[in-house]
Amino acid sequence: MNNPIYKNIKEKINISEQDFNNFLSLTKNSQVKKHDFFIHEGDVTKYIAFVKSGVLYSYTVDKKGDKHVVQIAVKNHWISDLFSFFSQEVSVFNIQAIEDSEITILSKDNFEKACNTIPAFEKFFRILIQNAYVDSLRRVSRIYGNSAEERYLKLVKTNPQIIQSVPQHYIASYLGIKPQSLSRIRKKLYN
Amino acid sequence: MNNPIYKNIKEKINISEQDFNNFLSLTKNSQVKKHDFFIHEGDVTKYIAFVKSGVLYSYTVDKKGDKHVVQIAVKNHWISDLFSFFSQEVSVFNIQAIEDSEITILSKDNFEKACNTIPAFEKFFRILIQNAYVDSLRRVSRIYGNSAEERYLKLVKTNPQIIQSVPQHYIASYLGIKPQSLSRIRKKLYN
DNA sequence: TTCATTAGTTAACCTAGGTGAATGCAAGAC
DNA sequence: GTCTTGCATTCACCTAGGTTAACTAATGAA
Repeated sequence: MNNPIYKNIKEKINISEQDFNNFLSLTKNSQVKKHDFFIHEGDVTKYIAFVKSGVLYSYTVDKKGDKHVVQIAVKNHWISDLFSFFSQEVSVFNIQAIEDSEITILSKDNFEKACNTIPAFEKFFRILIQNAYVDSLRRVSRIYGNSAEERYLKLVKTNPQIIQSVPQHYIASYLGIKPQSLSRIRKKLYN
Repeated sequence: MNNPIYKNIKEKINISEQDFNNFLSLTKNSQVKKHDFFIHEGDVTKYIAFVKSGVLYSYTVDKKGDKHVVQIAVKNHWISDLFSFFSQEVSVFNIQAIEDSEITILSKDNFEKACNTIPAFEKFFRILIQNAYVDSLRRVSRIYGNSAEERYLKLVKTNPQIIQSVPQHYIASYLGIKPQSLSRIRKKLYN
C-alpha cells in the first residue's frame, strides 16, 4: 500500500491494510488556504490533521503580543493541539497554514471509534502524545544548553525540509530569536 | 480520610476510600538520603514517587557537561520520568534528593494492576502525563516570552515552597541562568 | 502598471545574562 | 578544634542576541 498515512502509522505500530482502510473511512480530506486557521486559540480542538501537502504551524501569542512558533508540520506529519484534543479543554494555540495545504482530518468522535474498533490505534495516539511531550522536553533542554546558532544548525541537519519550505521569520520564531538575528547567524555561517 | 496522597488524587478524580486503600496496598514506602539517586540516567524508570517529606529534583546533563534542572518536587507532589515509566525506554534524566526525603513509590507492574482493578486510575495517570506535557509547553513559552527576572518572580508567586526549601543554585538552573545571575537579580529586586 | 505590503538584510547601538575570580560564611569531616 | 568543601555574593569584563531604522527585492492588489 502506497498511502503516506499508512506508511506513517506503520512506522509506529503494526496494522493490517484492512484495519487501515477502516481507519481511513473515518477520516475526511480538507484544505486550508494560506494564512487560514486550522485551530483558533480559545476553541476546543475537534480535529487532528495529517499534512498531505503544504505546511502548517502552531504558535502562541504572549501578553506582550509577541508570537512564538511552537511546531512546524510539513508534508507527512501530524499536527494539532494534542492536549486540547485529548482533554477537550480550550486550546492556547493557533494553527495556521503557511501555504495552501491539503490535509486529512480525524475528529475526536471518530478517534474514539477508531480506538474502540482497532485497539492498536489507542497505542498509536498515545505514542503521538508521548512523542509530543518528549519533543517539548528536548526543546527546553536545547534552549538551555545551546546557542541560537547551534539550534539552527541542528534544525538544518534534522529537518532540512523545514528550512527549504518555510519563510525565515517563522524559523527564527521557532528558534526563539528575531529574524534579524537569524539573518546575522546565516551570514556568519555562510561565509 | 487525612492521607495526603488521597487528597492529591481526589483533586483530579473521584475515588472511594475503599478504592484508595486498595491502591495504597500496591505502593511501598521508601527513603532517599540527601544526594542519593531515585532515578539514574540510562536506566529504565521502574517507579513513580509521591514525595511525603523532603525535596527531589530531576535534571539532564548536556554534552558540555552542564546540568539543567527540569523539575523540582516538594512535599505532596509526584515525580518520575513519566516518559520512561510509560514507554519503558531508558531515561535521559537523573532524579536525586536535595535533602533526606520520604517517598511512597508505585511500580510499573502495580501501576498496571491499579489501572485494571480501579479504572479511574488510568485516567488519573493519563492526566498526570498530560499535565507534565502542558508544563513543558508552558516552560518553553515562558523562556521565550519572559526575562529571567520575570520567570523568577513567577516562581516566587506560584511556588513559594520551592523558593523557601531549595538552595538557590538549583533554582537558578531551573530558571535557566547561572547562580551569579540569580544573585544579581535578587539583589536588584530586594532593594 | 503603480502603489502598498511583506520578507530579508545590514548596521549601529544597547542590554541581559555569562564568565572568572575574589570574598565571606556555614557545615561536615576528622 | 582546624581544615575543607560548598554555597551565596560581588565585581569587572565580555558576548549573544534585541532594538531601531534604513534599504532592497519580491509579491500582490487595484
